[in-house]
Amino acid sequence: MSRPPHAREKVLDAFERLLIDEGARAATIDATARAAGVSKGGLLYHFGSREALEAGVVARLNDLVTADVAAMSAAPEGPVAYFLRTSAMDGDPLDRAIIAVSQIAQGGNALALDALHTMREQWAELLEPHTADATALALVLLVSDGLYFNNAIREGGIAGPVPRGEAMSALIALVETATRPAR
Amino acid sequence: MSRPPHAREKVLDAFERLLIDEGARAATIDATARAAGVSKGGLLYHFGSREALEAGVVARLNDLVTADVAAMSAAPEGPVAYFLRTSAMDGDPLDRAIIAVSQIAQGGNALALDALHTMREQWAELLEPHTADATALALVLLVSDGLYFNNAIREGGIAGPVPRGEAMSALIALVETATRPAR
DNA sequence: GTCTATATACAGATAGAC
DNA sequence: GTCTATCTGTATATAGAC
Repeated sequence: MSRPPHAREKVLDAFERLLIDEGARAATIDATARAAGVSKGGLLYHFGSREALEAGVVARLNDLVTADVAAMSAAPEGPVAYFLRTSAMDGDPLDRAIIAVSQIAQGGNALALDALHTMREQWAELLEPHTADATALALVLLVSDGLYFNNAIREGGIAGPVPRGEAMSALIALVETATRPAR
Repeated sequence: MSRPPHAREKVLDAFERLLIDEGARAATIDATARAAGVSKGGLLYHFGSREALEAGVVARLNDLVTADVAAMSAAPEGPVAYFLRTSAMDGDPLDRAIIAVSQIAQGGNALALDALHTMREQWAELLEPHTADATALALVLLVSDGLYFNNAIREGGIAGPVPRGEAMSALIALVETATRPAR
């Protein structure tokens, strides 16, 4: 991965942005090439098919998840707080990748489905010792999913009640109180 | 609305199913007509364009939301428990409509975005007196969103940790304990 | 009210020049 | 490594028969 080709990343960025901001139907190879500032032929040199393009976004997600899991393990505030806070980070590369891959998964791509599944398993495994029981763990994961879902449909001016700043800290405190292990 | 035409409903059912099970890209007019067992021309008699078809699904959601809000107000178990329990009802007409309209909204349809926004506002208004504060209300809404999100990407065998039966009752109890008003 | 046939545009993908 | 040109299939939409 030394000296990664510039165009490849530009194309993945553009594809991701189209998936997030304009939906799966708008994220065509044609539109992606235009948005990335390359020709269709140029794009297809790097990604020989739509499937390869989707696989590229999924691979990028997998890398980001690996880094995220490591960061979550090491977070001073604890995994639960870190997990919830970073679920609402609008514009964060990981969050963007998750939304993009969710769109791809809804189209039936097995790689994308599997990546999301594995990501969730890694999170659950890491959070499990920090929650009181299975119900508490489910609560934490569902709140995180809710934050993603709201991010995903926020486009066009719809402001879901995604908590920011103080409101986010209060939500984290509430969830931690409700889910913390007895000890 | 006396004696509603059969084909119209069949077409909306098929369009919804395609959006949910195969994603926005697969839900074309052609595929919808085939799935509904009518010809493309027949479909386009009832819905003159893709936009009209989308508007039909959105209108159906609006009707279901009106009925749901009424049922939630009257639920013996209380609005919060009713709200969470019905968020995970796989195959429920309302849940299906929400997922379908979310897909449409992601494509940028303003009507769909507005319908989801209004739905959320009605829920928030109804739940507000039954939650301790804004943070507690946000928690309830986010858990519900999480349940929907998991339903939406469950396809293809991915089983998110969507609680059912006993697990669902335990989750409701946990959320209610954490969010119930002081009095 | 539902059909077939067709017009027009755009999708994904390939070939080959530069 | 990136481009233009082009092939083939499919999308949306219209026209007009039944």
